[in-house]
Amino acid sequence: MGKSRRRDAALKLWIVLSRAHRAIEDHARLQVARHDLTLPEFGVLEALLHKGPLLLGELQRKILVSSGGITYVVDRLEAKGLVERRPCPDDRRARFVALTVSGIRLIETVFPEHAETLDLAMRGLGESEQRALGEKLRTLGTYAAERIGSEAD
Amino acid sequence: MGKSRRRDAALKLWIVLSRAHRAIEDHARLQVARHDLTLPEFGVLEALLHKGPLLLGELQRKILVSSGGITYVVDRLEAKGLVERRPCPDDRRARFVALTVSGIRLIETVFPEHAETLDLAMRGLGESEQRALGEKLRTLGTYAAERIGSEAD
DNA sequence: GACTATTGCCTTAGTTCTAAGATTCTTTAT
DNA sequence: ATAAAGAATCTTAGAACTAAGGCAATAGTC
Repeated sequence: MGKSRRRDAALKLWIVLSRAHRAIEDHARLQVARHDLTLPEFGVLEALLHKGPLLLGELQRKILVSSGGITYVVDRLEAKGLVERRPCPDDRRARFVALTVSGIRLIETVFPEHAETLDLAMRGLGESEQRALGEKLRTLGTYAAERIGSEAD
Repeated sequence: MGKSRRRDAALKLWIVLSRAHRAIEDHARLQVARHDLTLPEFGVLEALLHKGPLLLGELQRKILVSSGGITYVVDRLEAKGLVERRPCPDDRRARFVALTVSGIRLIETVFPEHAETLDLAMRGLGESEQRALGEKLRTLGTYAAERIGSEAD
């Protein structure tokens, strides 16, 4: 029957997806570690560089980290003097996070290096293959994300 | 120049790869959590089911967990009575991990459900598309894995 | 036979996640 | 208007995982 064959395909795809993700993540992690940053820390700085000050919740959704995790990461970046929290005038629950001067200086040197590292790590495929792969992955990810929770199975 | 365009492609691919991975992982995590398992715990049980007793180091490499992590996970599974450690006759440092009877019973019900969950989560692409995607990801991942550490940049 | 390097597992410190809680804002009903 | 319920935002506490280092056993070299 075709049912088990399809499941095998899904299972295998899950494995190679995990391994590819892990391998590339390792490159990224090593690179940012050279600047004494973890990946979530880098993600926060990068998001702030490109989007300006953000609320903690916005940051959280952007860098795919848990709500408790974002508090911890921002605490640490604040202790290093790279970002600062600011009150939100409209909502006293919420708080903005913004880069400090030294935070800007750091991320502006780390980010281009990061892009270069990823580029080098992904040279196993050519540019057009990468675009095509990206399309398929977007389809896959969007479908899966929409389906979350609706696993009546 | 084409350099920054290529970096953009790599950066975008990294983003969609991460999001797709995360979305599917969420499905998998929810499913095994219904049986009070974490993903690494499930990974250990599944590896033992299909390969028989394994050394801790073999398990570690198979499920992509840290060396401290495998000790922790096996401790917990042992406490739940799902696996047991056995001495290795040839090497007194090493130890086998094997499923217990109740471990076998559990994983034999959880695994097929797991395959089904992944299949459903990945229906955004057809079976042949999945195979093609898998090929590309394998190329990407293998290349990146081989390049690890050689980031003289 | 010692000396060094390697391998296998464990331990500890630190990072991240999940779940629950505290505070503020919003909505709805009275 | 007021109050009460519900939702959103952030933090805290405890479990899960990683990375780095440590000890013990094995293997290789002289």
